[in-house]
Amino acid sequence: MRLTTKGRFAVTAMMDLAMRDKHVEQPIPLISICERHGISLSYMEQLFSRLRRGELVNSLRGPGGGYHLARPAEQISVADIIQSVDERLDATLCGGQEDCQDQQRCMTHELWSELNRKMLNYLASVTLDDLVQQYAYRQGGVVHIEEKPRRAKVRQSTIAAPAINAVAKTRGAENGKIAATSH
Amino acid sequence: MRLTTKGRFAVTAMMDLAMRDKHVEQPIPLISICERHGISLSYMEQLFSRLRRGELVNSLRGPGGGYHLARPAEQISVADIIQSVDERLDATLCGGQEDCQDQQRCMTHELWSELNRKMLNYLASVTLDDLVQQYAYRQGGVVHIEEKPRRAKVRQSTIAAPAINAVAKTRGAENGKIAATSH
DNA sequence: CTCTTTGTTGACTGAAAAAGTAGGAATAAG
DNA sequence: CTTATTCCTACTTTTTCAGTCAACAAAGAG
Repeated sequence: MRLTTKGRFAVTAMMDLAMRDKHVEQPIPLISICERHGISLSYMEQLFSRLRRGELVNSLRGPGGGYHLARPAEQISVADIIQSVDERLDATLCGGQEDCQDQQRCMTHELWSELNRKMLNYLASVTLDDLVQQYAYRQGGVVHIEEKPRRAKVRQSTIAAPAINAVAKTRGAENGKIAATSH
Repeated sequence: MRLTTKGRFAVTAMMDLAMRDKHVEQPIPLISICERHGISLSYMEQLFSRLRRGELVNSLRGPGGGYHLARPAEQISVADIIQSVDERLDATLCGGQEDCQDQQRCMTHELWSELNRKMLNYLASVTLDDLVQQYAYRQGGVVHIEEKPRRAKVRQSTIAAPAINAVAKTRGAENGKIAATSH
């Protein structure tokens, strides 16, 4: 099983998306997610590219574009996310299921595939919505995410000061080591 | 969680040891295990060095030396083995338990530590003896491992032809890519 | 139509970890 | 003394991960 930071970032980003998707009807642009979590845009783009191919999010290009969850957060499991992003979620260590006839080598095959099954089961049992609710609960029940005003059709009264920026805005370049991304 | 080939080799080797430990009172030399599984001796030595430090095996040097299980196979879990050999069995991805106050980063902390706990639970619930029995069952109930005669105090009638060799005997060198060790 | 914002893609790079190798020292049997 | 074995540590190679870059495509704003 490869459980890398990719998976973690992806889940975190999807939680972010889920929380904001509720309150806003516009798509959420990646850059806003990156800013909030200190992850590089380029990197996030890669992850979302896979999430889109995995049909977990929908995208919309152009100004005012961004990402939406492709289905309700209750119908997206953590396993879905990790599998999209981190291709092989597989603890068997012997290349999937097949060609393990050679007994000597695969004395432990059952063990690993069973472990894999259990891990997957667990991750499949946790939905994005569960995570969001759990998080909200720990935050004292209130999670309000401030939005920066964005130009769009629905332009309300221009209140709400920019939430978090102070971070580089240039495309890709030098957002450098803001805070040692791997803490 | 790092579930690497090290872990797999270690478990396999320990199974081997467990199966033979029953029938023979002499220690089992590493080289015989390596030959049977096509793993390099040097590499195996490293693994057993850790297993010994983890107090899962006892060793005896010199001619006639080798390894024994330090306790009965029913009292050695797979988790024990993997943790000895593959130091951090940890899926949290954020360096253990501490310093995760920063909410932004650890929205998913609970998730990973719970997953970790579940994996560990499972691996701790499987003993070496379970594996051996399961394996024996699949083999049709009979697992007889032939021993090469070894010089030692207890030298019985010199029967039993060499079991599996035909494999390079030279130290470390060119056991090369016998069968692509990672299949 | 042109500019800007956003997503899409694939190739590239540096660093770190894992896998595996090598050689020598200690130890004990015979 | 010789040999079979564990023990130790340093080294090399290979693979994977994380992250960057650059060029491109779509779509809205003006």
